[in-house]
Amino acid sequence: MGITDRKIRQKEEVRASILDAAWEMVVTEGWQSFSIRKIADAIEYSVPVIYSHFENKDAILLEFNRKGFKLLADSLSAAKKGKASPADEIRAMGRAYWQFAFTNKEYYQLMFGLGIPTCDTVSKIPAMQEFNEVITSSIVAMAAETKKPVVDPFLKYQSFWSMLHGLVSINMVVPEDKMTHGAGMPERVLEDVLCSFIRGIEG
Amino acid sequence: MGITDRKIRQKEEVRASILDAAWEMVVTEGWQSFSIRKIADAIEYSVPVIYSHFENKDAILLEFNRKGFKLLADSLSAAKKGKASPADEIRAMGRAYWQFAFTNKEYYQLMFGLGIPTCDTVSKIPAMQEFNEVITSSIVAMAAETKKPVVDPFLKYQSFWSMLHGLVSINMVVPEDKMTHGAGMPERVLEDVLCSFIRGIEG
DNA sequence: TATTTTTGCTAACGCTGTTATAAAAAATAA
DNA sequence: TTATTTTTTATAACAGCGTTAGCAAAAATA
Repeated sequence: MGITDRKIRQKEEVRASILDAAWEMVVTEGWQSFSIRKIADAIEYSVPVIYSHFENKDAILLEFNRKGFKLLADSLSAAKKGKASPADEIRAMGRAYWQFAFTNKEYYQLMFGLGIPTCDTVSKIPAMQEFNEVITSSIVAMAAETKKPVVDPFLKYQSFWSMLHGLVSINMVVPEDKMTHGAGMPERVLEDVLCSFIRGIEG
Repeated sequence: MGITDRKIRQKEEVRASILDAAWEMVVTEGWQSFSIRKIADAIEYSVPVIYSHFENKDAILLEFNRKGFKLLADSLSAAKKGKASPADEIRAMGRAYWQFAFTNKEYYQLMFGLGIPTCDTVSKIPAMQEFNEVITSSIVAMAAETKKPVVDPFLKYQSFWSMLHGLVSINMVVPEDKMTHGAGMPERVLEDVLCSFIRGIEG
C-alpha cells in the first residue's frame, strides 16, 4: 500500500516541522516563549494537530531532552578519545561539558536548568545512562592506576558532575559583558576545579 | 493625624498577609501553584489590591529572594563563629549551606533554581553581597595562613559556591526514598567535595 | 457514485498576569 | 448634619496559556 506509506511519511514530516519550528523559536526567543499555540502558528496548522503528534507540551520537551543528552554524551565520549591517561580524559570531559553548556545554552537550560532530571526521566532518556557511564569509567580507570585509597566511583561521579554543573549554572546567567573579573575568568575557575578534583582522586 | 497612622498600619498588615498567604501556599503546594489570583482568594481581597502593594508578580518573588539571602547569609555567618581555623570555617559554611538548602527547599529553589540571580538582581538584594563576603573573608584568611601560592580569592569563592550549588541542585530533585546509594550518601559527597576544596587552597 | 474512515478546524473550558472602569466607603469641608 | 472630595475596593475585561470536545471537510474504500 503506497498510500499508507505516503501518509506515514507526511505525518513524519509534520512531526519534524513541529520540532523544527519549536526549536527555532526557543533559540531565537528563549524558553519563555515556547508555546503550543505559537508552534501551531509557525507550522500553519491548527493547535489540535500538535496533540496528534505529542501527548502534551512535556512530551515535546522530553524529545529535546533526549536530543540534548545524546549530544552531551557523544561530546564527552569524543573528548575522551585518544587521551593519554584517565586524568587527561577527565580534564577533557570537564572542558567538553563546559563547552557543550555554552554552545548549546538552550539544551543545557532545558536539561539541567528548568528542572533537573528526576529518577523517572532517567528511564525515559537512555542517553543519561550513557552520560553516567562515560564519566564513571574514566574515574574507575584512574582509581585503578593510583591504587592508594579505595574511592567510591559513584561518589566521585557525583562530585565531578556537581562541580561542573554548579560552575556552569552560576556562569550561565551572567551576561558576557558584565563579567566583573576580566574575560577568561570562568575558564580559570574550571581549570581550578578540575585540578582539585583530579588531586582528590590521586589522594 | 492618627487616621493616616492607622491607614499605614492597616496597609502594612495587608501587605504582610499577602506575603504570608503566598508563602503558605508555596510551602504546601510548591512554586507551580504560586498565583496572584490564589493569593487574592486566600487573603479575601480582590486581585487589584495586590497590585497596590506590589508592582507585579516578580516583585513578590523579589521579596522572598531578599528574605532567603538574608537567611542564608546569616546562617553561614553563624556557622563560622567560634571555629578554630579558616579551614574549619569553610567546612562549617559548606555544611551550613547544605543544611540551608534542604531545610528551606522553597527558598533555595527560588534563589538558585528557577533563575539564578543575575547582575541586576544583585543590586536589589544586599544580602547577596553579604553572602559573598562571609565566604570570601574565610578564603582570604586561609590563603594568608598557608602562604604557599597566591590564590585568587574571587576564583576560589566561585569554585566553592559552584561545588556546593551543583551538589545541592543535583540532590534536590531526587526523592528521599529513591536514593540508589544508601542514606547519608549526599553528605559523604559533601565532605568529599569540601575536603578537596580545602586541599586546593592549601596547595 | 455512495459509504466509511481519516484528518483538521472551530470553539470552548479553565487557568494565568495585568489593567481600565466604575461603585462603594471613608474622610474632609461647609 | 449634609455635601463634596478623596481614597479604597471590586467587577469585568483583555490577552495569553494548555488542553479537549464536537463537527465539517477531505480522502480512501467499497
